[in-house]
Amino acid sequence: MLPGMARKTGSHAEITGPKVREAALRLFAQYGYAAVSMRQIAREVGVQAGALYTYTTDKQALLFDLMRDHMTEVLGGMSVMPEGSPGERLEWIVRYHIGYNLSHKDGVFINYMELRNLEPENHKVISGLRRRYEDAVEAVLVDGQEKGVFQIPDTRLASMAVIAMLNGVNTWYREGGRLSQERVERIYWNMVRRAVKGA
Amino acid sequence: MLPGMARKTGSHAEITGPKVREAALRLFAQYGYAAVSMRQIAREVGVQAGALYTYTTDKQALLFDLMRDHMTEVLGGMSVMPEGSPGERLEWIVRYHIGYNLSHKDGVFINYMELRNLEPENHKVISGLRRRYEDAVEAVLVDGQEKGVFQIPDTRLASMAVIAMLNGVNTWYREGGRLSQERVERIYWNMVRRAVKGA
DNA sequence: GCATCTAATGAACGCGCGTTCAATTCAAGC
DNA sequence: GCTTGAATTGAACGCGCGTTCATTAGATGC
Repeated sequence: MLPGMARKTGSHAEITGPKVREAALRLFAQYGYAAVSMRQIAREVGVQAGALYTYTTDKQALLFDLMRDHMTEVLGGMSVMPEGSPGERLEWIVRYHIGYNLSHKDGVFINYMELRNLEPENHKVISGLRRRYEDAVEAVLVDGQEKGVFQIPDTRLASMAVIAMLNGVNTWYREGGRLSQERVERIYWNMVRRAVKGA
Repeated sequence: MLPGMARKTGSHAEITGPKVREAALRLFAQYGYAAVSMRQIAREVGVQAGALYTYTTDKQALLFDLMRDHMTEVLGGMSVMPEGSPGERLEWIVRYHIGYNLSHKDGVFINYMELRNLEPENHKVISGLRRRYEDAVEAVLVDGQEKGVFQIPDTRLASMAVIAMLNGVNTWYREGGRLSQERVERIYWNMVRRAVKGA
């Protein structure tokens, strides 16, 4: 049976399939793909290692599926960005990016860290999706630059800088900590806004 | 013999010791600590796996030494920051950070990615060193805030944002590419400068 | 040129890896 | 209650892992 395939009847696959993905996501994020064994994932799910191969062809496919689905979801969310001025759209991106990252920490972390563990073909696919995200951010900067509301010497560099800055939030933000998510979003947006605008 | 210990005579250790570190640094950066075997490192150096244990007590110590020495060097460089206004010091940090990162890509990468592969005691040490770096950056922001030249709602968040943004340069910068290092430093400094100053 | 001593070898240890597969379990459909 | 077929088991495969250690090689100091 193919992974993720749903059946009409109440089979084990309906329950175990997602469980495998969830366990792999959590363990890969915590210990790293290379350091996690199929037996560890199986133990987490509550089955023997062999049973995992009902839901994935191999360990590499498990990683790739998690990364691809993550990027697809990220891009899907990005595509519903409301119309508006470049400034409004950039603010939306800042808040969307932070919100998504904080609510999908494991997925974000894996997509960050495990690129190098993808086989060449898979690596190309994920890099391509990531590139599309970067392009979407840059498109807003380019628009703002052309309309004269942003002053950016290099839109590509600025896109990468903004994305890197926003990704950083996952390294230090703790829920229930000193700063609420709303406040974090507001502060980051202020920094980004000033960084792309002329003084 | 202890690793890194120098001898008066021209022993093999003088040559092989650093070679082991260099090979480990390169391989850990490229494939990740967990994915690299002691035999791989040995092959790179041109010895048998057993010989590595003349220079390191075990694989974990090899990683830890690389990470600790990296952070020590980073902090050492930071400590020679010239006096000056908060703005001047922040600019110096931006340029130092970018320059160091681009000339020590492997070390930076490992310190970024391999924290989770450190045993608890080692993890504490490296986290502590990293924390000192973050504190040094924040100290400049605090100074500028107190002097009224920066407008920063939260100096801790701003420190992390700046560091994350600067770290990002390693993910896309390629020597001989579209932008020179000097130009990259200037653009980043402009973005940071505007991000911390009032509009 | 012999004694000393360290670097390096290479075999060995037990272990866990990813993956396969025949056998078994077990719910569903009739 | 029997048949069907998918889900799961559990043993097995060959392999490479980190590390140890008796042994050898080879330069150093006298």
